[in-house]
Amino acid sequence: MSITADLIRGHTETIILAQLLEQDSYGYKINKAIQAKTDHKYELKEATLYTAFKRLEESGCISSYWGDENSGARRRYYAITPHGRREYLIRSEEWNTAKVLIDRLITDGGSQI
Amino acid sequence: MSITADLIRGHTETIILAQLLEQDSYGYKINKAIQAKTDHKYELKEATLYTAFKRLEESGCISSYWGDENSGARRRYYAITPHGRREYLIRSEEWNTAKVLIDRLITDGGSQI
DNA sequence: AAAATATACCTTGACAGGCGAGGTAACGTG
DNA sequence: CACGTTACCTCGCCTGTCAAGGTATATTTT
Repeated sequence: MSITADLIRGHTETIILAQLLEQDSYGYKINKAIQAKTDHKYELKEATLYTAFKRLEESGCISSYWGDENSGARRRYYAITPHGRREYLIRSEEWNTAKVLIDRLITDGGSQI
Repeated sequence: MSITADLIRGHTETIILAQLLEQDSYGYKINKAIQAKTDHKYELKEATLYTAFKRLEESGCISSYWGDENSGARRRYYAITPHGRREYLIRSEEWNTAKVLIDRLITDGGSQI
């Protein structure tokens, strides 16, 4: 089962930031990493990915630079900024809060089927 | 900390269905129940609530009828249909799947701060 | 008696994020 | 040389959220 867009909505940027905590990376690779981590149950669509990069860079959460590949397609690498790290912490806490609340709202009903 | 709209997006209908599993209810009360269950960290905005009811009724997940109050404001009660119960099961499973995946994507990075 | 608050419903229009569809370009393989 | 893979990007639509506004009745406060 793959997960639908609206379930992931709002998490895209946090997921990207989490990826960049590990190391600088570029769009294509980040997307492959996400697919691998989720056993291909979820993938960021390219349009979603690149618009998210744009927002994150505009808000100062990430910075970018061109890689110096001497073969193959050019790559734009992204790095997380100190501001981005703070944002990541905030958003991952928000996720943990939301997760518990949504669980309570959805699953409590489920006990009564 | 209250949770933002985009984190809840896509869960609204599932949350409403979960509420209606317990018993028939009406908009105002459902909203109050949600606030109570989340210690007022989350509330459905009225516009969101009523558009969700509309979608759920159009898709056959719920049905509605007017209550026969002899005092106070009129109430439109909603009941979950068999189709709605099936939808609830599907969506709550989707939530459980998504929850694990999002956790993996967001929190794995967090271990490396 | 008037004003304020709570209960209870509903619609309109704007906004933002996701993404389908389309485009560009370099490289490797058959 | 065609095709698949890597790799980037943009435009415009769609959909769910919600601020703002509206209606109506009952209770509580001033």
